[in-house]
Amino acid sequence: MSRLQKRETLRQRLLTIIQHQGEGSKLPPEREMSERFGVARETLRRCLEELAQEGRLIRRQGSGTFVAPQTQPWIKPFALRSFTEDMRSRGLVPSSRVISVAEVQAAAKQAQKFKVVPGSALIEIRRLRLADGDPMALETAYLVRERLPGFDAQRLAHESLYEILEREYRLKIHSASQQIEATVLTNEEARWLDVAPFSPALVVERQVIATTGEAVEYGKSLYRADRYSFELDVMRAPDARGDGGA
Amino acid sequence: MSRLQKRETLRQRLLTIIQHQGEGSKLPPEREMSERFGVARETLRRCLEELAQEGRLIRRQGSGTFVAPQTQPWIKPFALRSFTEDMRSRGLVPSSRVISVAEVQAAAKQAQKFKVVPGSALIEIRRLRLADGDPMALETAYLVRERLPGFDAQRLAHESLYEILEREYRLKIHSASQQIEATVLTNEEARWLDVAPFSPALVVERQVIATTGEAVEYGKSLYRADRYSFELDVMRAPDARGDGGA
DNA sequence: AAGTGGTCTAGACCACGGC
DNA sequence: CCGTGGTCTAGACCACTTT
Repeated sequence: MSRLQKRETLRQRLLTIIQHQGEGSKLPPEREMSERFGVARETLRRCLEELAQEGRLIRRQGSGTFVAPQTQPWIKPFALRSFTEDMRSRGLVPSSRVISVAEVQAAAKQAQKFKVVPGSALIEIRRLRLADGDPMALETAYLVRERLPGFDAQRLAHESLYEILEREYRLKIHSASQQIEATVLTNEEARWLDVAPFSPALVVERQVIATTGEAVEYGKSLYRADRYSFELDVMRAPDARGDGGA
Repeated sequence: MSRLQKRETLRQRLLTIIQHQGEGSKLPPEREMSERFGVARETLRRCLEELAQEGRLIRRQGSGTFVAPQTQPWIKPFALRSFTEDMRSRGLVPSSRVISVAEVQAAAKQAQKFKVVPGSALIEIRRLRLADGDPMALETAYLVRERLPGFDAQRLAHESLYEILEREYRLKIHSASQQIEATVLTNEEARWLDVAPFSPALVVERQVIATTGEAVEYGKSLYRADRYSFELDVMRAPDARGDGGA
């Protein structure tokens, strides 16, 4: 009913004001706005608090309510990117070198992840991934053979796996679970990545899920610690299980 | 000291009730509780809403307010957590050992991050963070002195920084930018973490933003690679910049 | 001191769920 | 129907910031 409508319409009017006024500009006092909008101050305040929580407004006691600068505090939600997309977004030119392509049988653990019967054929692809021509990551990926008829792994030297999957196999990628660890490189890994043995590296294990719910890819990447870092913005979400045991 | 916030004491009383009653049990009606606690119904409601938001209570219009079952669905949208909250969510018992507390002057880079003038007083806190009694991370945190009058860093040995900031300083944490890297530990770092020198570690640099837009904390943590990994689920980016406008 | 947001109050009415 | 939580109100007073 128009009861719930009240805060909703109020929110829209406030958003209009926010967009209309410039960043950093001051809003009228609460008491003035509440009167102008024909609404109780508490009702207005609920809206203002909500907008502040979303990062659109900044409220300062004793000072006023201001339109938040849209520049920094705005969150760029962390998105799933392929290596190719990741490097491009960093302004680097990605390329790949296929180290090996093999057909392997799914071990129990892998079969479980892909939801196939153990022993099913998997494509194992090892690639050295370069940025601006220099080694950046060493990657091992597993795909389910039967889901990708006629797949030519050699194309991965110059094309993005996700793009091929999405464009040619109509597999729409939904999400991924990633696990990020640190490690030191073995001699062989270090050679590929052109760094000293025992150099640090980021390990990213990734399981990619299609919109169908199927596991599309399982991969493990070793990133050179001196060239790569993960950046991620996260919102505060109070699902914290902390009773101040004091 | 100023009069304690009613909501704070009220929250504690409600938490006691929640812990005392079993999961799924029903709380008394709002009107009854507000009278019993000598507080207005709206005040009580704010607390109840907060606890519901945190997942401790379930509120059903027309039916009642219930203690939430602690067995939660295992979907974990990645959220900003303090070390304390992080460890608890992993089923470990967090503790801390304060290594040093110092007052330092903000260097140019730090001053810029905190948006204060260079040379402003910062609190530097180094802590060894333990899980189930074993070293897990080595953390250095910086806070702006003038924004936290009367702050006692020693309390951090047993309390969560974020909880203190949110409860007592009314600093509502909005989000954080994190950068994750890999490194190998120096001799001193390795000693604190009780691992061999040159062991791998995850480096997490974190800048925490309040709803006011201010930088609240800047911290750098070294996590033992053999005990800690970052897990995050990410959606495939549809690349939509959705302004709530409509 | 004036002005602003922050908290709290007592009470009204609305919307939903169950009896 | 009654009891529950959900929304809204008008006003009081508090705490902080600025003048």
